[in-house]
Amino acid sequence: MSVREEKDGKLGTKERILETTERLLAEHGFETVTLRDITGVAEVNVAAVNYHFGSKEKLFEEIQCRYIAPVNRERLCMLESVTQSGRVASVREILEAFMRPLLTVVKRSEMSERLFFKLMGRCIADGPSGMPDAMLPEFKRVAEAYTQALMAAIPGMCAEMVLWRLHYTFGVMAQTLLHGELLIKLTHGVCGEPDVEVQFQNMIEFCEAGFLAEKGDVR
Amino acid sequence: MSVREEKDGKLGTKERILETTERLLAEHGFETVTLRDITGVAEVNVAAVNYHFGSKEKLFEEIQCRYIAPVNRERLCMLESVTQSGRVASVREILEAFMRPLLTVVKRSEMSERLFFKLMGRCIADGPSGMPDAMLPEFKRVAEAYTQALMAAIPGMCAEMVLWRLHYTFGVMAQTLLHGELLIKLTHGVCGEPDVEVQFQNMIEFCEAGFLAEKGDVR
DNA sequence: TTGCAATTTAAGCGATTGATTGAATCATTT
DNA sequence: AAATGATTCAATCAATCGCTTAAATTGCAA
Repeated sequence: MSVREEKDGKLGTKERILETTERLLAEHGFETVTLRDITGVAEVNVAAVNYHFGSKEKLFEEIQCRYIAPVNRERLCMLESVTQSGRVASVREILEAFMRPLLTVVKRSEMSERLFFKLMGRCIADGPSGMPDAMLPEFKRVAEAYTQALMAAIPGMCAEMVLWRLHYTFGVMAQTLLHGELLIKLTHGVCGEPDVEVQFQNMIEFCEAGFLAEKGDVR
Repeated sequence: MSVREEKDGKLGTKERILETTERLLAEHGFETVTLRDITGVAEVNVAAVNYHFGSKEKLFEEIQCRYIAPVNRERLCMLESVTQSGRVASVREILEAFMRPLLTVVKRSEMSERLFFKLMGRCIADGPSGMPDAMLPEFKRVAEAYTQALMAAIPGMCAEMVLWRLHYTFGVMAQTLLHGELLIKLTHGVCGEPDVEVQFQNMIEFCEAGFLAEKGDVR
């Protein structure tokens, strides 16, 4: 075998770099992690990164694509399944289709929920500007598909308002993915232990109500 | 005068550093801006930063305190005025008291709304961990006061849920302050030009509805 | 003007950054 | 075993980081 993969229980250099980088990026963010942080923890030579990935930037982009792409694909898939044959989906169904892929993909991966959520939170919070160019088209497709579905779900609401409220939904997600851990510690024991599924339902309930809010007077 | 201030139209070194740093931090974030980025734009010697502020870190903290502190003070003040003599404020009043200080403070300052919002957005998104230690107590006071007020405003809702929804509200704010500019360009002309006051009302409406949402079944 | 403190300056410090090199090592095939 | 390509290694590169130093300059008071 030309590609070295788990001989004994030990992973190859490339895989070890990927795993370590995912973890460090999730915990410390894209700006502060250095090549030597990675190679130090992964117990790998510095040159290995450039050998296997071309550059630090390419390594980071590979990690982003590795997880965002499947999430977005799943989002489009789930949205289609609730809007099949022209059916008008409910706001809740649409939000569910938007958020659940995060749970689906993380369970398929080997990363812990905690790290995966933080990593995704950072990607969302960084916005389109921090995204690899290769991902922008699909991201745009997702945004447009969901905007269209939400406009159909909420008759009388103009496109601009839908976009803003979808924007707010991104904010709710980013904040929860990034800092949810902190709040879990803070509220620990107040009303019982927090469950990931419950957390997602909470987010969906909040955003659903927000989407359905009547627009008040604009003085 | 021992402190040099606007001789001719030109500001002193210290003020020039502050203004430049505010701008660069708002535009590029706390992690990527270097001392030489600042001193280069401000046309100031590198040593001037350490002379006037002690260190890069202290300079950054001074800027954070300069704007967050007055916002939090205003938040506590406005919350008191709507809960005077034990009155139970409405969710909308509370959210108004929480968000409007951003507008009040920016108008009092000399920074442009655009830069101020981005800077505040970064502070919120970074969370308590990115905050100067000196600010944590007041931040905690604000969070507790608003949690208490919101619990009184929504009878039957437990503390944990209020905290989570306040958390979501932070996310809505951070996302809008940070990336609102981007969305304004994107939606430009769809439903007319966006107004800052209207944007705030939109956020408040979304979050108000989210707070008042009934908690559904937890399977 | 002289004197002193406040400020600004150029130069450079050690440390760290991402990236590269050529040689050594490993795995696989012949 | 010998040859070959893939991989890893120590060493080093130029660039940049935050910060410091000592000298030059400035501002204000005596």
